[in-house]
Amino acid sequence: MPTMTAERRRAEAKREYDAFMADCPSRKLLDRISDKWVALALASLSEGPQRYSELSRRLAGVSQKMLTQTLRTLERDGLVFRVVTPSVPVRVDYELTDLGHSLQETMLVLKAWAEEHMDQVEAARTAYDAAV
Amino acid sequence: MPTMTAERRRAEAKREYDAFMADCPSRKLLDRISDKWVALALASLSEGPQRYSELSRRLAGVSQKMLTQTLRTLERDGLVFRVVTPSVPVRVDYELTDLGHSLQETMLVLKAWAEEHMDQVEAARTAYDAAV
DNA sequence: CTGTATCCGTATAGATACTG
DNA sequence: CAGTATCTATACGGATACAG
Repeated sequence: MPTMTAERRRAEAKREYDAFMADCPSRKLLDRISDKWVALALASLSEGPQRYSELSRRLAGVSQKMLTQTLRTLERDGLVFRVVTPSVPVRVDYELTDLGHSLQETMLVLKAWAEEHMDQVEAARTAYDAAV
Repeated sequence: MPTMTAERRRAEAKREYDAFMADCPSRKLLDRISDKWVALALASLSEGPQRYSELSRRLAGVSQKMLTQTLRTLERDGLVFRVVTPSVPVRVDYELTDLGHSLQETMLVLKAWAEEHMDQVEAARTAYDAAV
């Protein structure tokens, strides 16, 4: 079914997958994408293809291990392309796939939400802590 | 500025907060909300107020510890109300605040994304693993 | 430049037992 | 019913060293 509409796919998914269920594969997938580095990596790559070193700078404070691990998982899950240019030194670019692009928008919203509501959350915390 | 528009608030946030920065408070907030249980709790509560036991059943597989911890954090961050009815036995209902409601929509999208793209992700994994 | 490999402390999550 | 308290395992993340 190559021309299945998004609506129809949602209907299919509704019957097959449910992240509320403990053993549903989508539960694990939700767990994977619910990750700070995944959100930031996709948000960064939404601006276009980027080199490993660019991502490393952009995602301030990320360790090599976590960046590589995150990118590998995203690549394996089909969210990013990994383009290796065999120069010396080697150059590696990362780019969103169509699948990655479909998630990137939500990640941008998530990141923006955190930035936009930071003040409200801090106010709520202050109020909560004062009440205790 | 009680009537600040969403657009203006975004502009303010853009100047003040940036989750790409390691030390920005919004980075920690992004980390907090990038959580499986947070996503599922908000998704469940989007359908209306729910009791602790209802949430416990809905979020299949969640431990008491994680559910309570998640709900406490959400309450402290101003995303949910906790309504205690001092009956015997006690009854506790959880309900989204306006702030929680503003995030719940994104969480529903995130959960739906996982369910809708599960097949594509699995196909990508199979292809990736076959190539290695 | 873009990784891999290893060590290690901590935080997290689950299981279990107990309580108002 | 809705928690709290405690224990434990392990997975996660960071630091460091090294390599193609």
